[in-house]
Amino acid sequence: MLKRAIPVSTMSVVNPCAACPVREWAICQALPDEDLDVVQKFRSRERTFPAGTDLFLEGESWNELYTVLEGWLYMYKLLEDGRRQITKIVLPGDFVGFQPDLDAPMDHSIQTLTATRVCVFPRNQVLTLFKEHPELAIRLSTMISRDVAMAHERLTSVGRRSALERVAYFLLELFYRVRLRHPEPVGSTISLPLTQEHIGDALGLTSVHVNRTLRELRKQDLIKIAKRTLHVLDPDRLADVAGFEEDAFERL
Amino acid sequence: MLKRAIPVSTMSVVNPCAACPVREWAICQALPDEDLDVVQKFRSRERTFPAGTDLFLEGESWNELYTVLEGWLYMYKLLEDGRRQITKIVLPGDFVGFQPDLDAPMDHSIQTLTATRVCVFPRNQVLTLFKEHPELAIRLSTMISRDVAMAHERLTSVGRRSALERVAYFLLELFYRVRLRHPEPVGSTISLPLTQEHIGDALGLTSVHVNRTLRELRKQDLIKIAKRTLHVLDPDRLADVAGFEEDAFERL
DNA sequence: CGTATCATTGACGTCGGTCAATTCGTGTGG
DNA sequence: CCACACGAATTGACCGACGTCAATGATACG
Repeated sequence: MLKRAIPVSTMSVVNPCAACPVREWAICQALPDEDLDVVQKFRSRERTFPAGTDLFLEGESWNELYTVLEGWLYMYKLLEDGRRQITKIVLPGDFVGFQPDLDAPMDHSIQTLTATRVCVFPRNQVLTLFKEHPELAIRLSTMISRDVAMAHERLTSVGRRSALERVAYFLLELFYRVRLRHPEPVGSTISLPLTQEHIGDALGLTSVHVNRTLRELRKQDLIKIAKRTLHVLDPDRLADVAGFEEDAFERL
Repeated sequence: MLKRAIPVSTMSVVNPCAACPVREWAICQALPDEDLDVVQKFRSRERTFPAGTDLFLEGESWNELYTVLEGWLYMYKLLEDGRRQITKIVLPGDFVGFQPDLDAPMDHSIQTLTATRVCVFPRNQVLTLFKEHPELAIRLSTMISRDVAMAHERLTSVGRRSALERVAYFLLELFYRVRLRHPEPVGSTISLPLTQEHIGDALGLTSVHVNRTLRELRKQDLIKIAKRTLHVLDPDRLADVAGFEEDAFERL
């Protein structure tokens, strides 16, 4: 994970789309090189945020959409009394801010876990863009339906799996999602900029119980965690604990 | 709910799209009357299923997509040991079978709760259709992103709400979803073709605990259930119990 | 170095699960 | 119309996975 010296909340570097670091996993994957100017003209600018910043909050009106270029974020919802549910871990290439009614207030919040750089799309013209470039609309459908699949998978974990299975599944899913974005295999280690409280809020557990569960996974020599880094010692056995179907990570 | 005399598993009534009973809530809402023939030519036929039938199972390859014309269904996932998570209650107008990789085996199963009639789309040409009619692709994105919103809402329930809140929220959500499909308000009663076990499997509870929870809601004079019918006696107080934000049902 | 955040651990409590018996309801066949 | 059957609903007694509360360590950062 690249460290950014002084994350400024607004910045206007114009990075040509041709050099986009996440093109392959983002919406723009749908465009052939020669059409790339379509998005290049459409996107308004880039923006950076320090770790721990909300891009937007549930209930706010917002007029931008983002493709994440760099950094980790999470999507979440709060109940009135402060209980929090993390609904998605957002990684580079992901498209955030889209929701059924683009004119309605946001139905969720998004916060950065690390310093983050995003590519900004103006919200009020995006449907026109999709209408003129159906490949993009189809690509969007595919990406959103991946969100559905992931949400349903998570729902299955939270609804029907034990804490041990849940945590194992969660770590493995992240492990594979991160690896998919790294052409050359990076060994069995990934950066994991989440606190145990984040993990708990994603899985419907308390941070205390997440801690005990991680201890158990550690005791079984399945993982090692140190300095915000996850080391998966035995992916296969971890998958067994998780009840992870081999091919499930295909669709991350 | 209309009762069908002898539900035959395959039937080929051709019902012109102009008379489609769910057009307003379905994909085809995106098409103006004059373009309706686009889908009319594309859809292959109709099909009916008796209650308790699986349209398809997770892991199977499948070559159809469906718009539900009539009936209730549920989308679900099974763990190896039989634990079940119901991920979505499917109502008329919903589009089912779409997933990130259309050529991959299904990543979920779907079963009917009542006798069901669906409109069949050939799977292998659907992307072409969307490409030629971007309005449809955009409409699809909107519908799928509504699925995301619902899944995230459910996830929040299962992860962070008590059994009482969960059940209250679930019933209220169904109540509003069903009402949205009935132009003239049908009073405070809707049909509810779910067993308590279904409800439990949707909410990460056991049927026994669902029963106790329903008893409590009944005791508080919030609902009444009889003969597969849900009567919401006090929507406002039920919403309080659920922690239901007024505007939440807007996006169902 | 001081302070804040996160991780870790123990003691104890509770919400929801498990097991099992009984009742209810609806549909069936005689 | 009644007896029966089968799935679903209901209830009670008991249990256990995970939550709560609170104290102690470990890290990181200015």
